[in-house]
Amino acid sequence: MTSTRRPRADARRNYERLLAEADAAFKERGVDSSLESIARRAGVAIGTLYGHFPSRRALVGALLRERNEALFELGDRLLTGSAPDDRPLARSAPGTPDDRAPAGSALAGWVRAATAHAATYSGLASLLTDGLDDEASELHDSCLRMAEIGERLVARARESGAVRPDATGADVTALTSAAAWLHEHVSPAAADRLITVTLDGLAARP
Amino acid sequence: MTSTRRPRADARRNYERLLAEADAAFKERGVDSSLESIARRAGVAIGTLYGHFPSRRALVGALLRERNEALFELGDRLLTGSAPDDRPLARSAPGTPDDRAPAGSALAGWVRAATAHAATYSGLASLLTDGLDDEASELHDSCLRMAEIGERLVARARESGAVRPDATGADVTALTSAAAWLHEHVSPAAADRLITVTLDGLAARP
DNA sequence: ACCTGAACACCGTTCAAGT
DNA sequence: ACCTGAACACCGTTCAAGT
Repeated sequence: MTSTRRPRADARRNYERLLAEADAAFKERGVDSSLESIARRAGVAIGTLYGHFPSRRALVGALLRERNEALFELGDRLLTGSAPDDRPLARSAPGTPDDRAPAGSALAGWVRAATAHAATYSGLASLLTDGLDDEASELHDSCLRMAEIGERLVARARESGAVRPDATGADVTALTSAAAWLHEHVSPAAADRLITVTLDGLAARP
Repeated sequence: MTSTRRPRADARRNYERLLAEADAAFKERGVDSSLESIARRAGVAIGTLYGHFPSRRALVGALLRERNEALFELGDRLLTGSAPDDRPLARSAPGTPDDRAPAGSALAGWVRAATAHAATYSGLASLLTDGLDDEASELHDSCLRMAEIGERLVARARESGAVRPDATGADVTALTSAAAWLHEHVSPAAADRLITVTLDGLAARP
């Protein structure tokens, strides 16, 4: 039975200000920005930040909550069928009646969306990758969920013959995080290119 | 005319001890290990460390010098011809007289060697990636050299038809650093798998 | 010519004291 | 119920003073 009394007004305001300043700082200087400077910019003492967010990951997790919802909804949509067919994974031979295309482009769409998500802040790719293995991480649940969606999408693509038979969920997770890292440390274009080429390598051979 | 007087004996000893302790620390805790703890373990004051190595990158650069030589020699060997043909990039159709294979497996060998090099210490991939763009970095020259070798090897592979016509040096650099990052943050197996799949995506279609 | 370590500026994290 | 900020431990980097 969690107590659900509404928080004190000043507490709520501090919470919001901290989130806003953290978002700005993370966007500018990455997810390793100094927590002290965030508290300073939010106009609260450092202890107040720790009162609301017991760890850096908790702060990141709170900031990603809404984005996560949107991402998972996209994942569900891709899984339940109606895939937008931009950027198809396997270019189907012209004239071939092909039901591999939808599963392929659903997977491709997911990889691009998940990569964009993991590249929201610089440094986030590492945090999410670690969060997948670390049950104590506040990001663990969302990482698991992402991995699960990826796994189901490759499974579908595999069964429909869109990707090679040995393609695995780990391939999708690895590609996603590697591309997010490239997005941060090299360029968005480099990330996009890796995705294109690697998905091509994952595609089933005729 | 750089003065080449032999250094004082204690200076030389401190230099060597710092290198040894830095190597150990970087191996254990990555390239962001505290410099103060390295100096402490080497039994010298922090100023002595800075006297020998004006920056963290200088320290890393000194540690990588020998490894770099070996890597560049391999690059030259791969460029001048005699490629070992383990792990061929493009599995040539059996019975096909094929001169694409050597250029392809030379490229593959390079990507694997360069990745192993960039994964020597955890955190090194970022340092090297930044070093390529930053002329002030002590790692800049070696990064340039690596990029150059990669570029020449894809060019050869491209011309011999082993890889697709739009394959570029940037593809090789990106794959190398992304794989090195995976090696650190996920697993060596994940890095290897990305390399295999991506090289497959880069291979020319029949 | 080289080494020392204090000095300065900064940070993560906790917690007793306040309101 | 929440906030404050001092306290502690740690770090990067510089530089005057020593030998």
